[in-house]
Amino acid sequence: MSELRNPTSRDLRRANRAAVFRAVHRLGPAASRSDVVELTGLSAATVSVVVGELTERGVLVRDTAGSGRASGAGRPRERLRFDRDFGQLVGIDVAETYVHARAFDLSLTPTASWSSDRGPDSVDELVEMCRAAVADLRGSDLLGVGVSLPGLVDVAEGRLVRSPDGRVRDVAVAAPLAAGLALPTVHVDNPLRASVLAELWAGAGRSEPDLAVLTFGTGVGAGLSVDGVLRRGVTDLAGEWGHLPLLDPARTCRCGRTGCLEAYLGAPGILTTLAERGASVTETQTDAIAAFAADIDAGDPAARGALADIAEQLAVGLVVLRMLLDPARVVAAGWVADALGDRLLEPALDRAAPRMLRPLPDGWLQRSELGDGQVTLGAAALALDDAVDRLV
Amino acid sequence: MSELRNPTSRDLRRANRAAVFRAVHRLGPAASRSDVVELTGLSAATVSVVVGELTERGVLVRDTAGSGRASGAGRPRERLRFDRDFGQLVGIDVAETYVHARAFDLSLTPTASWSSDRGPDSVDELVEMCRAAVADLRGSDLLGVGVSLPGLVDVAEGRLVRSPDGRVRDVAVAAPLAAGLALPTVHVDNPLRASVLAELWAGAGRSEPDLAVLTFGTGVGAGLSVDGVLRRGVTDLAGEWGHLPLLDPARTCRCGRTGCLEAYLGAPGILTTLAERGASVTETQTDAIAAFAADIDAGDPAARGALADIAEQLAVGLVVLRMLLDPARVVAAGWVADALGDRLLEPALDRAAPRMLRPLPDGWLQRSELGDGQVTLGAAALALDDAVDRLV
DNA sequence: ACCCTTTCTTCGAGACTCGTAATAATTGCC
DNA sequence: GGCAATTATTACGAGTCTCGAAGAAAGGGT
Repeated sequence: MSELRNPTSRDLRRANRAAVFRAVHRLGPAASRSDVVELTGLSAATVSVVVGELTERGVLVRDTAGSGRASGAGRPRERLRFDRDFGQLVGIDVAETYVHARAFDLSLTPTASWSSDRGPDSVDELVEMCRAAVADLRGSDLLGVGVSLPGLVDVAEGRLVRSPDGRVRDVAVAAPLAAGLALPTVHVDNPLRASVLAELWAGAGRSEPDLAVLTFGTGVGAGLSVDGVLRRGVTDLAGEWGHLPLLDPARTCRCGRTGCLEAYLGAPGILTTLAERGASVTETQTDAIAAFAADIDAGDPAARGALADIAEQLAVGLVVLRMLLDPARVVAAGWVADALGDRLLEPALDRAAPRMLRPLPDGWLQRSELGDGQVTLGAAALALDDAVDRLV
Repeated sequence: MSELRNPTSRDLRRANRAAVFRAVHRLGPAASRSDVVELTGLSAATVSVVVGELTERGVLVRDTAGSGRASGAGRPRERLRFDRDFGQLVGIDVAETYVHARAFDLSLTPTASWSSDRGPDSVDELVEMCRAAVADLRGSDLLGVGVSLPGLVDVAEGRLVRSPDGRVRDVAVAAPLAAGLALPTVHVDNPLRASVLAELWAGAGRSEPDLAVLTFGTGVGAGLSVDGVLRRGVTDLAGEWGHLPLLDPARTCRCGRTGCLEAYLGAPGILTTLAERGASVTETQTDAIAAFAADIDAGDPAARGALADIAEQLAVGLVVLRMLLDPARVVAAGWVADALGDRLLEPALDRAAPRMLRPLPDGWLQRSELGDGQVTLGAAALALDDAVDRLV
């Protein structure tokens, strides 16, 4: 019982081109036709033709140089890689306190960066900053621009439905951005979804296409991939894990509601818990979280107590996530997850595991390997998904 | 970023055959080729060929009789329907206190029924009952048998992982059933998943393939369909909505954990709440729930108070469901939902709606139209999904 | 040098969908 | 009752596509 589609044989070729594209992407710069044959299951003949088309168009280049992993004898494999100069994608990570932009080639390797240490206060300013970023980064052909905005984003309409604090509501962003950048479309979404795309193209999703990505930062949320496809839900609300009302309603979230996970697991929530436990809290959020990590390692009792609270809160969130969705893997991303790491994840998992109805698969919960540039990479991937369909 | 597949043009035909099959199913007995063309988007030529194949094989018959909805003039449309005698599917709904079995033709129209007013106490007895049911129902060719078992079912392994009360653990069922029925395979799953398939083939899923089906009975749970595909999760745990630990941990669930939705929304939980509110509770569960509905209508204060509690509890479950998954539609099924109906759903929705970050689409939460036979129909659909691939 | 192994390309066969033209089956009008 | 108009269905030719098998390419080993 799947979709009612209408595929002609030309669409079949399209699908196979896309499959080859993704295979080369996943195999990395050492990819050869033989590897692609193995990974896609297509015949050597078809792969040969499709690769020929892609090189023809300049998407791929054939590297006669060092053979891949030819098994000793025989004709060496020709290496395939994306042409660095075919064009570039720009991903822009807009936050409340900064804007980071990055240009990538088709292999999603970063080629240049741009940043501002403050966020935009209005849509006009947003457009202006994005224009400055793209102007600065622009090198070869611009294939597409993706922008990640914090908050709830209506992708189809290209609108920011509400900012994380609820102060900005329902403003159009995709259209002004497209106009400002003189592009036919600009892809807009939020960091949760960008992070999933980043994992799918360049992280854990390369080996496991069914996953949830939890982002821990000032805000908290989840991005969901089902069989390699990003799911946004029918009203772009899927993954608002951070605002599930699972915890003690005594604490109010910045979204205005009570008991949200984010009110406890977001950086401000963590600092509140620390203060309640009597730990000292330094001024900036990032320093305070780093100090928290150090205090845990040093065995500070207040920090350890707070950690226990927070691990318990995260455990509840993990139980709900697993028992409703049961993803194959969960990836923890975001700067708070990077800073606290297994100090937080391990105890949370230990608490969560016995409360689920079945044992957890090994390696179910992992930290993201992508680090800082995850959201810019994912934002670029927003545009890539589209570019693959369009140009390849 | 979707799947890496390997479709040859023969697979394309397979896909189109399946699309035509589903289209005829969805259009019902008044289907004509033109309707199929419209629904699938395939060309008239292709539909003609595929329908020709299906009639050739005896799956479809062409009814020259009463034209469909020819718009006045012109050659009348030839009606297409499934051949009632092509073969039958048997769906078996095994519960703790009864076993219902039903035979269906390819259009999922019931052709015969069988039932027992007690449930099996062992796997041997289960096999024996299923054998008796199938022997009784067997008419034309048997295309497949699907069995719904309460509890947590590992579909790939064909095992019952645990019964709802946790007393039975990890027993093989699919293999003994297949052996007992002398069939190559028997499809096993739980009522939550069966209910989703029932909605997809014969209920709300015909117009909206992205939905969650909430089943309210002695147990409580959800079944999830994403774009028309039943999702079970990687360890068959997806949809265990009834055991989300969202509510007051003071009450213990029969699964042994505390605060589960099921402990409040399952029939025994509802009766507990009624008793706590000082309402009188009659002996059998079904009578008590019916009496509850009557008391609500009569304006009984204890019943109204209990209803408010229960609506609040359901509201929490609805908020979590929407904000994590955001399905296009939610269908309420099961005998408790049938008995209480909008008395419960409306106030729950009223409480839930303002707590979600975005307004709800119209008609988001609806009662199932399928009634009693939903699980047997869904169990048969478990086998149908497979039969379409295999035989058509 | 020559053979062997492995990789890649070419070519013919078979399958499929589609658009268009032809055929079939009615209704409405004269 | 007969004929034109209308709609549904089928037949046919063109264009694609994938695949297997056979052939060409590119080194390594002896």
